[in-house]
Parts: sequence; structure tokens; C-alpha cells
Amino acid sequence: MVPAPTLEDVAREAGVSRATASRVVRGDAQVAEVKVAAVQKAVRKLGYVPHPAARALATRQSDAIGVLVPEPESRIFSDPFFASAIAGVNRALKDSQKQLLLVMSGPDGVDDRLGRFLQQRHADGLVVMSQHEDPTLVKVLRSSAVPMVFIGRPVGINGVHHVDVDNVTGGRLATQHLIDRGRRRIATITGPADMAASQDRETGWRLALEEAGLDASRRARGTFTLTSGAAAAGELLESWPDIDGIFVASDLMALGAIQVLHARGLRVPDDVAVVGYDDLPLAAEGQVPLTTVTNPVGELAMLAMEMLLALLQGEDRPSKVVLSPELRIRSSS
Amino acid sequence: MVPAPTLEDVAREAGVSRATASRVVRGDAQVAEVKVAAVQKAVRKLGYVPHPAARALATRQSDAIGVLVPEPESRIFSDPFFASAIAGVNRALKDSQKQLLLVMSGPDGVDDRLGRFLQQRHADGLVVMSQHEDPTLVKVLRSSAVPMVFIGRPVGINGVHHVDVDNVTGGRLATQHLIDRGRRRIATITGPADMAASQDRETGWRLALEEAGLDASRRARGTFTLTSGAAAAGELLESWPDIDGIFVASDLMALGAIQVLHARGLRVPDDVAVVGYDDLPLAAEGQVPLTTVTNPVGELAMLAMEMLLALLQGEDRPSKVVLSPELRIRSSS
DNA sequence: TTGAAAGCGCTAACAA
DNA sequence: TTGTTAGCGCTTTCAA
Repeated sequence: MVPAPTLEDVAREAGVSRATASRVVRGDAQVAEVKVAAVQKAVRKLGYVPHPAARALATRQSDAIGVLVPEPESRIFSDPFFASAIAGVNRALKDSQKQLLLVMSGPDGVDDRLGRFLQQRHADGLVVMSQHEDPTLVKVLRSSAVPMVFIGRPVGINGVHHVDVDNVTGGRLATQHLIDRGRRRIATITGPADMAASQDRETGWRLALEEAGLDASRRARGTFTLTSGAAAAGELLESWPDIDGIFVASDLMALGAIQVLHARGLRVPDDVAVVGYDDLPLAAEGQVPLTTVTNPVGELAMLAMEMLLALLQGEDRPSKVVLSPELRIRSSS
Repeated sequence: MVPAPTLEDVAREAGVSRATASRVVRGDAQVAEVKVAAVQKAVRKLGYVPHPAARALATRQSDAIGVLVPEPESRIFSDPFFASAIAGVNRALKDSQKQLLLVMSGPDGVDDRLGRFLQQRHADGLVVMSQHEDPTLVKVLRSSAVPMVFIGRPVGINGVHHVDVDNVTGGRLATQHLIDRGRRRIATITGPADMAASQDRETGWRLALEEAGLDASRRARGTFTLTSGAAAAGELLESWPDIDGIFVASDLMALGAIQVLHARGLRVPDDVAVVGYDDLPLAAEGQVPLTTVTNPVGELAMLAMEMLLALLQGEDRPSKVVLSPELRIRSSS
């Protein structure tokens, strides 16, 4: 294994100093045309590629961005939410030459690996998504000096940059739609209690019902997974067999819920109207095309990454960007 | 932002030389008990964490392992195969202190980012999965000196370390089972033609049929996705309406196929028996619990990573490990 | 515009 | 067992 060529080699080959070679490689300002050409030629000839570790050491930057997803792999790779989010983040990174490091929590939750990761300055910045109200996480994040942008409203941390969609309005839109369709006994299946998105969507549901003078007690909790949606639907039907509409806080859970409704011989939307959330491609394709609320995760992720990159450039950015959700009416309601 | 403490600081605090401090931090051999304690105390007091870039520069190692998945994000995050594989790889990495770098191809295929990645010695080793017969990829991989282990039979590269399951036997098991169930007009839905797993499973199907003196022409191609399975099933029924059994090369495709069968009023397994492949959790949970062939991807991935780690240690390992698949009989056949 | 030289934080001979 | 010292490959003053 021949040792890779170094900047020194390039400089020698081009007949210039290492400093000049470095300048050319980085595209840095004023270098005589002739020398630029000479260096570039040498780079090509030798197949030179800068050594990231050496560069990192000298610049005290890593040229990498961490994407923190405090969820176990099993969820990250099964929930389309993350596919969209990571794709969006990647898109924003496209022409920035930075590495993306995906930091997930192990099956046993957030361990000290994250803390080490941050301290080791593996990454110049951090995008945090799907944050839970985890005290350990909050502490680690708080005590870190690494610039970060959250996707979704941060819990337990104030004054931090974030991008979000208005989930309260989303929940309200969905619920109001059910009311407009003439439904009166409207339940909800929520996400995990410790996540901002869950809380806000539920709040939207409650507000819409209260304004209409309807009862807002029919509620079951899920965890944003398909099976949890099915389970929650079962609970709901157990406690309130009279339900005629459900606002489900995610499409995946809605799909699970519909399975259960069908299994009990209930028709959707005739007997029970269902509205999901997220507007996944899956939502439109299922047996019963799902009415749902848009959740522009990809766009959100892209915005977050752009914001982070700007922050790293030293630019001043508003600390909060909020997008508006829209209702997509299909046949499940 | 206070500068992070360096080894120098630790050494000073502990009253030893930098070399000794380094030895203690690395757990390296003989250092007097007293000094070990002193250094450890200093480390704790200062909150010292080694700087990976500096270490990488000095050791000429990155302490990171690349996991190459030449697929677009959209697939990686929607196919449970990758969830299992990455989980397995992670498990093997658990107590090895190494970073995992996930290298995906962009939406437009394998670009030069991978080449750069390898040249930059971002990773000490590489685990390659889901390899296609992509000439660019093959060339890059071939010309790289980085130790690598493939998951699945490598295509276009010889003599490289890999772990695999016996997909020919898998296809044969599935097909033989259909034959044993009395089916005689047995079709297959294959995966992409340029992937070893597809080729091998199809071969198993063909061999089983030929041995039984049955016709092996009923075939349609999919791409391992649910929708492609549905489409392929449609094609099959179009061309051979008499089909009474289908061996589908992945559970996801099998699910899609069953949707189509149901849509056309065909009962599973009464009219058409279906056998999938992969034994995903999903397979057992669906409306029709799926007969399928186990595909211990997680285990495979773990083995691959262990093999790679051993290789990096300079250990000698057999260049090939093959696991055996098993049939799981459920109600779809 | 260029080059010399001093680090960045760590490891690893080598010598003591 | 310990410390001294010379790098690892790059960036970045500073002077010329």
C-alpha cells in the first residue's frame, strides 16, 4: 500500500512551497495564474486528496455535521418520517462538501456515546430531530457548545434555533374537517406524550372540539407506529363504542387503526371517519386513501440544515421558522 | 467557548509526561499504579476527551468503519432489510469504540463521493451491502486498498471476503414446499436481475421445478419493493392466469402480490399459494400470515463486521462464510 | 504574491 | 517504567 501523496509532494512536483500549494487546493485568493496551473497539474498527476484529519487538526473544524436522531435504529429505519427528514437534510448538504454523520441512540436509549461524540468535536454542528423529553439528552445538549438546530419544537431547552410546523393548527384542521363532515363523537389517537408534535396535535384536536361544544375525552395513546395505532383503536372502541370519527396523529397509526376498524366490521368512512397526519405517499396508496394533514418534513429538514450552515458561517438567523400545514381530503373521511 | 483540555494539560495536572498520560489514556501496558491513578484523576477533573483528528493523524487510522449501501435513501429507509443489516453491523461494533459511517448513494447513483471517501481514508475498513453490478462501483472498490467485507455474494469482484446465505437453497426450499403442497403451475417474482440474491433465489426456484419435471417459465421481475411486487403479480396473472403458486423473492413484494391477488378475487392460499422470502416481522403480522424463508440479515451483518474487525487486527479469516436458510410455514401456502 | 516556520493534539520510537 | 523528541499532513501567521 503506497503512502498517499501529501501536500508536500504536490508542492515539490509543482515547484512551489507547501503554503502556496495549500492556497491553490483551498481555492484561496491571490496566487499567480501560472502557479495555480502548476499546482493543479501536480494534484491531478499525483492523484492528491487532502487528508481530512490533518485538515481538521489544523483548522479545528471537522467539516462534518451530525444529525442526531434519539431513536433506536429499528424505528429510524421503519418510519418513513426519518427517510424524508434525512433526505431533506442531505439535500441541503448537497453542495457543501460536508460529511453527514448519523447519530442514533442504541436500543437502550441515549447513552454517553452522544456526549463523547459532541465533546470530541466530531461535528461542527448538529441537527436534532424527534426529540423526546429525556433529561439526560437535554443535559448533554444544553452543556454542549456545538451550534445546533432542532427540527420540531425543542422540549426542555429554551432559546435554541429550530424549525417547526404548526401542529396545533394541523390538529385543528383535521378535527374541524371531521366536525364539518357531521361527526360528533370524535376521538383521537395521539403520539407519545413526551413529544412536542404529539402534544400540539392533541391540543389542536381539543381546541376544535371545545369550540364546537363537543366532548374531548375520547383519547388513546400510541407511539407513532402502525401496531400502536391498531392497539389504540382497539382501546378506543372498547371504551367508546359510539365513536364516529378519529383524528389519528400519524398516517402509520391511522393505517393500523383502519385495519382494526375493518376487522370489527366497521366501514371507513361510513361508520367511522378517519383523518391521519403526515401525508405519506403510503396514505394515498392504501385500500382506503387517507384524508390527512401535510407534514413537510423534508422541507423542514432542509430548512434546518440551511439554517445550521448559515449559523456556522456566522450569519445571523431568526431563531424560529414555522411552516403551515394543509389538509388533504381523500376518501377516509 | 473555552478550549478543550489537551493531553498536555492532563499531563501537567498529573505531574507526568505527555507520553505517560497518553499511555494511561490508551490503557497501554506498564505504567506505575500511582501514575495511572494520578492521570485518571486529572482526566476526570479536566473532563478530558481525546481529539479524534489528532489521534487519526498520528496513528494513520480513522477509528471509523464505513458501511456502504449503494442505494438511494428512499430505499434504505423504507426497506426493513437495511434496518436489520445496520442494526447487526452496529451490534458487532458495540464495544469496539469505532464510529460507524453510513455511506449511501445519492438519488443519481454512485457518484465520485464514494471514491473520495475511500481515498480520504475516512474509514479504516468497509462493509459493503446490497451490491449491484455497477461498473463504476466495482472499479472504485477494486482500486481501493481499504479492507472490506461484503454482505452477500460480491458481483464483479473476486477473492474478496464476504458472508452470505445460501439463496439457491432458499429458493429451492420455498419452491419445493409449494410442490409438496400440490401446486403445479408455480411462478416466481424475482428481484433485480443485477443482484446476486435475486439470481440465486431464482436459480433455486428453477432447479426445484426442473427436478420435479415442472415448467419454469412463469416469471416476472420486481425490484424488492412492495409496489414492484404488486406490478409483477399483475403481469404474471396477465400472462399465465392459471398460476396456482408463486415464490416471491421478498416478503415486501409478496405483500404487494397478495394485495393484487385479493383485488382480483383470488384467495390465498386456496387459489394461489404464496411463499415470500426474508421472514420479516411484517410477514407474520399481515392479514395472511406469510410462509417465507428466513434471511438472517442481522446475523449476517454482525458476522461481516466481526470479520472486518478481525481482518483489521491482522487476523487471518476464511474469506467466505455461508449461512443456511430455513422455511417458515404459515398460512399463505 | 510567496515562502518559512510555527503549530493543531496526539502517538511511538528511542533513550534513559 | 518513564520522558524526550520527532513526526502525522495540513493551515496560517508573519516577513520578505
